[in-house]
Amino acid sequence: MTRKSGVALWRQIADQIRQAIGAGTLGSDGRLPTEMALSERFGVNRHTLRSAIAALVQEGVLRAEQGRGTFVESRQKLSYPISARTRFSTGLREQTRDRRSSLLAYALEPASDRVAESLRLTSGAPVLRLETLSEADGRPVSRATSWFDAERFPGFEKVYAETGSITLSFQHFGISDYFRRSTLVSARHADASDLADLKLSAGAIVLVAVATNVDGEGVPVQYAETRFVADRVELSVSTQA
Amino acid sequence: MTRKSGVALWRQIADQIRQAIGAGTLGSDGRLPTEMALSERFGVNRHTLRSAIAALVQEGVLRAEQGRGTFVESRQKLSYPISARTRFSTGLREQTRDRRSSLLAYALEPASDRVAESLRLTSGAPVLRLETLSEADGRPVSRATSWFDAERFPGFEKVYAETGSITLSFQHFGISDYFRRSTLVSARHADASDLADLKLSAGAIVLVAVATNVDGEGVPVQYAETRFVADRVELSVSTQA
DNA sequence: AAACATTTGTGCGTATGTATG
DNA sequence: TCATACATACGCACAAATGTT
Repeated sequence: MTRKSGVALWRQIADQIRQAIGAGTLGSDGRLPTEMALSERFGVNRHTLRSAIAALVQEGVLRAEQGRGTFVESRQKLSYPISARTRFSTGLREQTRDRRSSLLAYALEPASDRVAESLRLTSGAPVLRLETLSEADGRPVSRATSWFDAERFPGFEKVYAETGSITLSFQHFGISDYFRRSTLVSARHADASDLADLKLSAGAIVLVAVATNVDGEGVPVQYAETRFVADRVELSVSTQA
Repeated sequence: MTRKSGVALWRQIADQIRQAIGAGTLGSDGRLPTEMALSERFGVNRHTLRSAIAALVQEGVLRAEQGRGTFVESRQKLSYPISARTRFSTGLREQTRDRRSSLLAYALEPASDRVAESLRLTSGAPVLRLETLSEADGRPVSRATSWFDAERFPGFEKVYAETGSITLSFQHFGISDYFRRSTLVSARHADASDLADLKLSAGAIVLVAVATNVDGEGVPVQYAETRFVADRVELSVSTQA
């Protein structure tokens, strides 16, 4: 392996490994040879090989575990529907056996400008913040931060903790149906907090969906920012008229 | 700067730099001190500092330019609407002065299974592939690959090259209106090709939107995969009933 | 339980390449 | 041409996690 045409060695090696994995000539058993073995095979320093591996880990092609080895990531994505009737739990039900939501934390706090505007409250009004985690097949899928009008939904966190469902919780407060008004979708690297909660390795990507839900009268009832593990999830936007 | 609690030095430094930038105590002029200066300041080897910077470049917080220096990325995003009436050019017009689309390449080819299914053609049927690039204010924003039924739209590439607009091109073929049926949104690291076209640095994130557009009768007319620069774009999904 | 081998992760020193101004 | 600054690559050493003996 030599340097050529201004393309860094580690890049060339990353490309080769990616291709070899695709072709099944490497890691077909789900496991990559050790760094030592690979660096000898490519005739480069272990650091150089590690740069290549790091890039592939970044891409989500590989997963490295200290003390165990480097493994090929299998990825088939969960399709997450986004429509006026989006219900965070439905839709995914057919794609995975074990889906569960849990309440990580909650807090009563004064509404920030952003939250207040979205919920049509006055800035500083009491709002309930819920920090929730969703898992599918035992692995984290999404991490959401939601805000609710604390005066309109007193004890929402208790109802949610019992039901484990936003939809059911709303029903408890007499809201039989609600709609998603808008969703802003972006993508970024997971921050430290998300890395921990979603059990991701540094550099992982999250799909961020910021949404406002409204009741039948069009009054905002929930403002939420959900971070999805990009490697595991795709958002399906239905815009059928 | 010393090692503590199992958190790697370069991670601690990355966190400090990120925080300092946020607080305005570092790079407030848009420019970071040199690697040498920073490594001395943190009392670590330049390699260690470079690891921290590399991580922040990955995150899109910094941008390193060989021979010039390391700079703070300013990021305010363009909001890109996705609805049944999504028109790739409209909507963005108010957010940026100079918006332009260009045709990078086109080719006549047999439809792959995926393309054929989306366009409701038989596999292997002749389709036209367009590779286009969109720029705003002189910087690349998105890179799209579109497929069209070559028999229904002969010479589509010429019309597009002239008009620079998919909407106008469809009108030329008698399609006065068309709708977006579905959009699949995901996020991943930009591949080599996208890195080049979108002028990104390695590790950058792209928002991927895979969409099918249909004419008034519901017949698919365009199947497209668009890669947006995640640092510059957010997708706005309107699901108002 | 303890010692050991294996494997990935971190850190430093050094040298050279490449791009900018 | 030259200095500066980021990029790549190698060698060495040790840390940390894991699994086995």
